[in-house]
Amino acid sequence: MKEGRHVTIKMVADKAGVSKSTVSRAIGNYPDISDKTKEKIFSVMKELNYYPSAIARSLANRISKNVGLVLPADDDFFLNPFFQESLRIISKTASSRGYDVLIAYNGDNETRSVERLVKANKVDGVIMMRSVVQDPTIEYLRDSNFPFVLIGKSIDYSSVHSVDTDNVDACKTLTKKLIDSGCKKIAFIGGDKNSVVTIDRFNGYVKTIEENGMKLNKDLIQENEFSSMNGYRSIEKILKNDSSIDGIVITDALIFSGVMDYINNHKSYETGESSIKIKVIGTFGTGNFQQNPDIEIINVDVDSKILGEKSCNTLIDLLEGKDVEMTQIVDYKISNIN
Amino acid sequence: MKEGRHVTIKMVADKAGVSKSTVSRAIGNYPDISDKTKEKIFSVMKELNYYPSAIARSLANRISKNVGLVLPADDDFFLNPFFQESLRIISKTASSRGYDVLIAYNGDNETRSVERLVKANKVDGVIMMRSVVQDPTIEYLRDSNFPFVLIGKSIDYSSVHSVDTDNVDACKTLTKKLIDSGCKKIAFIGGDKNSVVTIDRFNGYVKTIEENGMKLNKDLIQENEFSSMNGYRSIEKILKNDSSIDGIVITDALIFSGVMDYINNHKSYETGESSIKIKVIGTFGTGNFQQNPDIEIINVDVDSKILGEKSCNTLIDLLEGKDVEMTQIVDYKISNIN
DNA sequence: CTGAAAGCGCTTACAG
DNA sequence: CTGAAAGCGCTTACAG
Repeated sequence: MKEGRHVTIKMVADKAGVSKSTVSRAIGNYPDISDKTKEKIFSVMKELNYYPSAIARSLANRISKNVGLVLPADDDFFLNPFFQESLRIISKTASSRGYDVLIAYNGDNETRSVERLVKANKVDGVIMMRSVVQDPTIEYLRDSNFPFVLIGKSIDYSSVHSVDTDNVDACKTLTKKLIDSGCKKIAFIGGDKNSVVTIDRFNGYVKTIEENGMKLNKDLIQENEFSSMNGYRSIEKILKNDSSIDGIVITDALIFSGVMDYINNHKSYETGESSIKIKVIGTFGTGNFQQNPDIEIINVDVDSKILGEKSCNTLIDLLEGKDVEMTQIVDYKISNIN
Repeated sequence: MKEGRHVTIKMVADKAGVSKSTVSRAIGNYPDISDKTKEKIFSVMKELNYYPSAIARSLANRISKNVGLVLPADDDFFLNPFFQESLRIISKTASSRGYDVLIAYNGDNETRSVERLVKANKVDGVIMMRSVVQDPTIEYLRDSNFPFVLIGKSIDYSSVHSVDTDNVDACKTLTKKLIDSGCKKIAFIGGDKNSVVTIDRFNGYVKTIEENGMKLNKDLIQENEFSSMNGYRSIEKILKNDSSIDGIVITDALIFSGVMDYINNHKSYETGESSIKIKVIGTFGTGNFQQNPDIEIINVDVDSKILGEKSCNTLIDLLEGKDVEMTQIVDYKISNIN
């Protein structure tokens, strides 16, 4: 299938009249080589269209120049703009530093896919996107002392390299904004309640509600999964419990989109009237620019690009033996959308 | 960083009292091994927690057990649900057949990222998602005789393995449905006009319009990029040219979402009235379930899962020397959404 | 049914 | 500044 014959370092060496060692050193850009032979070698490499085999190199060096990207197994995750932006930037960053990205999944309570990659030496390190409480993959990686960095926070383990937004603080600030805007009854709709992100944001919400002398009401709180369907159903339930809410805090772009769908669909098209009294929605990411002139939208932008870029650079720094901080916090931005 | 010492085939052999060859054969599940030694070897492997090095294996076999997934470089692509679903299923399929997925990009007129993967022997074959006219990556892959399969159609080259929906036919059927629903003036909003998908769908639209004695009107046609912003702006432009259109054909979920945003935002919230007279929208994927009681939505479902799965299986079949068809067409489904 | 040996294509002490 | 040799961890004819 492939070209008849792969050109190897030996062929380059022969043609250039030097040894394999010398060619290897030329490629590796070692200092102690005469410019003359170096030039000769490079010209032969070009002529022969030579490319070192990454595989052979890996075996000799015991490094693969691959990083594994571990994705959550739930389908919804892939619909999240956060994932998309991160994947792209991680891939770019890795590539700029000479690494490639290999995909792996983090199934429910199963680490096999990651374990296979690690044990088979297919990756040098791993980036994990989103973790749950007592994440088995984290436990496995930590126990086998394998280099990895987590996008997000590890609740259970302290000695984990991580890049995260301060989600508790972000959600406190966000909730406070709703209160400052005059909201008296603020609902909360979150994703998977085992997800660390959801937990942090929920805590921020709770603290702010309590600190401001409002009472926490279970009927106004929904936590399910990271999907627009969840948003749609959650807001429906909440409104059934109490139609007088005037604000909502939402933890995720997909959920937000489901909530907006619900609201837009439940306005009378005849009269333009709506029984929905929501004045302000605070959310983490909107996904697209759905609007509604009656509702103020406050968005927390967690900067998935910086998170992705930092996680990747941190991992590679780690692999290259550089000093890295254990925990890095990336700023968030809050802004009004309409 | 890693565990003190990696366990190798040699250590297993020694402990089991056999040679490396025999261990290798046991792993490879060769027939000619006595059950006794096989058992012995497996128990030692378990005991030592041995895992063969994929790297060493690759070097010996000259295969990497990796497939490259080549993604378009434009950011918008990543927001497309089609991409997300495909990535997931491709990854699953590859994994079930013992392969891993490596990400690569197909930059504007540049094949470097793919070329590097191929030349460095990091992948055995490549899956390309979406191609443009005279795609340089396709040319490179074909010229170097490297195994690959294209999701989509190759306009320029016939001897390319591909898995595709019949987009011309699908868009003909779709457009005809709008006509049957009574539409008299049907606009068209498409993505990048160099993209083969867009071209095919546009052709389907054009043919149907002409076959039904309607006249093609440039003012009603917009082709730009695969983004919701494009949808928003395109519908705005078209309506400015002619506010009497009563149907639209849209080639992409993101574009659709932008169009719906526009329509929902340009209805008077006071009176519920709208100057927009669109009765039916035909689209390829909706992304989410945005609705509008005034508008009938007809969706073509291109089944990205089957496309992803087939492309991956075809590639691996190819790598394993099985017979595969050059072109495979996957059925689409048309259904009314509301 | 099993082992010794050569080979996959690199890198890297070691010696000069 | 350069080369010969050993090694990375496997596989696979070849011989028995």
